[in-house]
Amino acid sequence: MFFHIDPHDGLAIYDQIVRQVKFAVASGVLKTGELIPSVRELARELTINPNTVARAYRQLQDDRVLDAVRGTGLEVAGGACERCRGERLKLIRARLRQVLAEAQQSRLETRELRELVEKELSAVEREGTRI
Amino acid sequence: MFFHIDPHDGLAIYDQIVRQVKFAVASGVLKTGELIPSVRELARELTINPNTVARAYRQLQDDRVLDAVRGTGLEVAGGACERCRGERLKLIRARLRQVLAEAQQSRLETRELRELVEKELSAVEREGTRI
Amino acid sequence: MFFHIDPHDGLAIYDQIVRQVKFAVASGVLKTGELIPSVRELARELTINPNTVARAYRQLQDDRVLDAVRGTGLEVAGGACERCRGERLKLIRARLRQVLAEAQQSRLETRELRELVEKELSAVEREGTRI
Amino acid sequence: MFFHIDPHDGLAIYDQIVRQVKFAVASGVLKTGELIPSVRELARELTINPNTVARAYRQLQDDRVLDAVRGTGLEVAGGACERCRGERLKLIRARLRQVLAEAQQSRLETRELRELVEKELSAVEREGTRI
DNA sequence: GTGGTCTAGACCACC
DNA sequence: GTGGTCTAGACCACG
Repeated sequence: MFFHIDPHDGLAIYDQIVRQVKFAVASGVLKTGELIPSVRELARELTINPNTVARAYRQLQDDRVLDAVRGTGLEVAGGACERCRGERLKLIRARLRQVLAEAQQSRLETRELRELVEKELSAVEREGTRI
Repeated sequence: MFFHIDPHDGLAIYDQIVRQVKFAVASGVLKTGELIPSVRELARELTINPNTVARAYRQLQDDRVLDAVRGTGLEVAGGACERCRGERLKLIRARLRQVLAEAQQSRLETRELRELVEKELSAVEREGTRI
Repeated sequence: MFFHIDPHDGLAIYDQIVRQVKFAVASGVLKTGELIPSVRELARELTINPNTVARAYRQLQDDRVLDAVRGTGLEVAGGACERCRGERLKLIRARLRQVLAEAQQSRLETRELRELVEKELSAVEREGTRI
Repeated sequence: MFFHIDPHDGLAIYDQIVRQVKFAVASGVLKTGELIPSVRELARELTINPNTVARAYRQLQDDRVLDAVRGTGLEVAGGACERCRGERLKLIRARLRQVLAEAQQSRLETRELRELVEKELSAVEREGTRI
């Protein structure tokens, strides 16, 4: 599957799952009506506890990204793509803002900051869709 | 003082203090031998628990950024400026990398990502050292 | 058929079927000796899983509301009407009591509660046996 | 405290807690800024698992009824009273509607239904704030 | 002491 | 098989 968990990310595991599912839906990798991996399957795959996956999935249902189909599984909800696309920028922007604010506050000169960002951006571009 | 705590940053409060002290030392705002605010004073100022400040100060001593002066308080350690200056970029780069990686992984197009970064960078520049 | 399933009722689907069959028997819509829809037929009609229907029918046999007729299907058992009629009020009263108790406990004023009940009762009357 | 859990209510335990907290806030029994019982305390009192209480409290935070105060506990959020007061009627009405609809559908005559409701309402009134 | 997160494993209803 | 709920108990950060 397309998920990747980093226990040292700082973000809670369930939150990483939530974000990645939203991103997958936003980008069209997961489409409305499509079944997502079952709680147990994803837990096995990521070698984390099923409860952690379940918690992420529960929140995704609260956020109207997933719909439960009794006895069958969870599918991407109608209109989820639009909702997630809007949220994607918001989620990323929020984290980006934090980092830039901290950099600014560290009295890193704007010029240095720009250079740093540019370097990392290029690195990321070169690596492509790493995961 | 020049510290600013955001309880919703995601970063632990004590970690925010640690980073900000290091940044202040790196940028020369705090100089070797200079006394930093007492635990109680900073706690009062930031309206957080003294234990939290104490914990941050403890780690800063472990990191050889601060030195205890018996009966007086904590002062910036010798050579701390150089150590912090080296660490500053590392700390910021690490967080920046996470965010950009997530953005990349979310299949945000490189062009969109660049635009977003540019917009936020400009915003930060305009606002200056507001925080 | 006269059944109506609401997956979001809170009540288990099989339980909704059990109750509705009992109600139908109590009201004389289903009479002793009459054949009820087959598991597959009802499952198709309600677009639910045959296992769920089978489970409901199994319980109805346990409750002596239905009788299996080898090679034919399930028919309404003798004396089922009387048994169901007695149970009908009990089933409804139990649920009603729960709701009113919760309303009372929520410190909704008795006057408000009465108004609410009256409004909903009137609404139900107007709509008739719509469902 | 003012909570009462019935394991046979049909509603999940965590949901009973959520509803009762909302009701308490709506009725002014819990006021903005007031600390609610800690997770462990309420769990002990109701002899249920702390995780169950935590889950209820988490949802109440999602619903902006509670606010976390780091290291201190959970307090009633600002504006929660208004939000809960609006929701209270909605929650009760939803359950009431289900029951009345079922009663109606059971072909209970409207007259009988009215009598039943009236009897139960009076009973509830007599008992007063039972819990 | 507080809540937040995670693991482990159970039972249930439904498909 | 599926998700939903609950229990039990661990560790962490914060006050």
